[in-house]
Amino acid sequence: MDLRQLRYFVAVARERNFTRAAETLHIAQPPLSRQIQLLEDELGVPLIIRKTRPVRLTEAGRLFYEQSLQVLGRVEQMLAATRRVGLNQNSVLSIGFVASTLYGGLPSLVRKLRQHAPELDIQLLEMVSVQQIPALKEGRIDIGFGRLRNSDPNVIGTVLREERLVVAIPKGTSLAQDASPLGVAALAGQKVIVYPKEPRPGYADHVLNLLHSHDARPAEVQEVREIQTALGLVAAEAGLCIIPASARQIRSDVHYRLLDGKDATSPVILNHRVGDNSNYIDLVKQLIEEMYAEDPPWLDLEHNLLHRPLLGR
Amino acid sequence: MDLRQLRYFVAVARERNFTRAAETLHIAQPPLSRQIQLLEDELGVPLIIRKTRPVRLTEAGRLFYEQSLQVLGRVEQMLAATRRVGLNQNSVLSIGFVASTLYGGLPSLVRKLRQHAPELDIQLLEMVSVQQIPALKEGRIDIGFGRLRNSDPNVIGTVLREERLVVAIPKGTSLAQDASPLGVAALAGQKVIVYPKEPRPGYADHVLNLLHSHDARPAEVQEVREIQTALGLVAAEAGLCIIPASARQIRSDVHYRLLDGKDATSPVILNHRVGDNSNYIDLVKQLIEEMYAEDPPWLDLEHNLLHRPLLGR
DNA sequence: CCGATTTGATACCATATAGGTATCATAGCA
DNA sequence: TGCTATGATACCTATATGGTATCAAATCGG
Repeated sequence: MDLRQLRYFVAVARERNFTRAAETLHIAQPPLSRQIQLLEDELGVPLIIRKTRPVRLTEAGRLFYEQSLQVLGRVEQMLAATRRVGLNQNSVLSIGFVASTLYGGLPSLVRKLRQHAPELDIQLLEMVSVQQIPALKEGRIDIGFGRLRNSDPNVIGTVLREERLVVAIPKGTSLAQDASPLGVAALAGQKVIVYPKEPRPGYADHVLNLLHSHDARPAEVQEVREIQTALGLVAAEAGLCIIPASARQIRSDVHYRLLDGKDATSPVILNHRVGDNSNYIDLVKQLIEEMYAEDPPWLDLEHNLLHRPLLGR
Repeated sequence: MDLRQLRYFVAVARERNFTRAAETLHIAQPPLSRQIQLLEDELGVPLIIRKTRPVRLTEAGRLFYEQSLQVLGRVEQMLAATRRVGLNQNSVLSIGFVASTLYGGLPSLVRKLRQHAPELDIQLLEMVSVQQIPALKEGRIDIGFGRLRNSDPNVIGTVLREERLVVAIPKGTSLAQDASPLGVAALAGQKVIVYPKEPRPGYADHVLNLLHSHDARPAEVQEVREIQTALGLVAAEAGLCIIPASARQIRSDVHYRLLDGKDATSPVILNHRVGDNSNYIDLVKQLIEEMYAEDPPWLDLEHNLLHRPLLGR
């Protein structure tokens, strides 16, 4: 598979006519026909119905057309971004983060970073905690915000805070009658939805361990890919779901109750490479301290346990 | 630019060694060196520092590596999805939607659709209202959920509901003292944030027109790319923002007040091609009716004006 | 319904480009 | 300062891409 073939296919799909597509591509028509044939052979699937004029796309062809446009657009963006960074000698700071930090301090940290270092190209990559460690070691990210403690000697993890957990409960069920904190044991026998399904180990296992250590055996465990889906299922009364307190913002159509217990928490951890002397790492730490000192709304004491000094400085 | 070059570069970036990378690619080392050189020439930017052993990536190279992995992954997904659709003879229903419908009925509609038509491959594409019309005509989507009325004779638009608008106000400012509905005129002289910046015309213009028609001239208008950013700026006290009522769910750290006035609404419109006889269009309409009849929480009368019968049947 | 026209497929050739082999240049290390 | 590992260069071969000529079939006008 070749980007050229994607470009050719897109031209044909757009024009619905091989001859005209060949003209816009500045090649002759027969090579174009052949490239499309090669593409179809490789896919093992016909993309174009040639028995009618104008030619039409098959179902698979429509899908492939749509996806091709997106891939080609993505490639263009990539070239432009790389040129910009290479020519302007900008620096790039890649930040990996778990989705839930979007509801905590990440947006305001990024805002602060852009203000303090406008020359910096900040790249944000969503990835779960266990993906962050290899990503750091391979240099794909410089900083990770995760939720699992790691034991890799090449990566330093600093717990920024311990966030308390809440249970999301469908409105109208008996557990939702009350707003008071709930013991973990009270979840025994309930249908529980956990996320993310993969990769493992992940936050789902953290939650399942918590339940297990409190002898709260769920009636049923459903695994879903992401928190949005999980909360959607809660709203659809498919079960309960345990989420970090800050993620309550995602949906207001379910009921939330704090979980009791000192271990009913999930840490937010700052990860970076051992021996990374980049100034930007220090800037990030400084801005995090600053941000925490400002007492943002998502950092209320009811939902967070803090260890000061934050970064051991 | 060629996918082969991306694969080659990824191998080198991973191995940090041309010779070993060439082995994993099952080619000799010199051609690999040359392909990387060609890639760098085309970009006009060096990607690899060869003066050290092992070789290292430049800043631009790190960015390009990360992006290449994503693009290659995307391509794999695309091939798999196309093969699946082509071989299983599955049908594809492409749905274009404006982001705000994610906070309304779209998730539950999609859930219902998957239940009622499990053989269907549902593709969801976020796009603003004006992009939906050409996308429908070109067959890139079959159904669009938008917020702007269109006048194209080839596309039928049905207003599902008129959603009332709310103002997002930074907590702690004087306007946020009260929770009662607000007249549009009261927004005169305020800093206003609108989205999306492009493409135009879009929802931003709908909002600006509303302000203009009420003689509510803002002190300052800031345009941002998406609603998340807009509400983030509101939270950072950068100004006010007018959003459809259902999007209140996005953030709970800002204050919301309903906008008064019969024209302070934004429609949710179902678009599809004239003469599209697909059964799935009818199924979608039927499921929408069903969903609206269930009185979902986002469809409260306080925030929505309904025209029954919904789909003129 | 049939010939004219449009348009895609096939056959075959020319050429560009990728890959291989031999060899050279240089970084890193003892 | 040699020795080894490793990347670059030069040059050749093989493959694949594009072009030209021509055939075949879908569509359309009368």
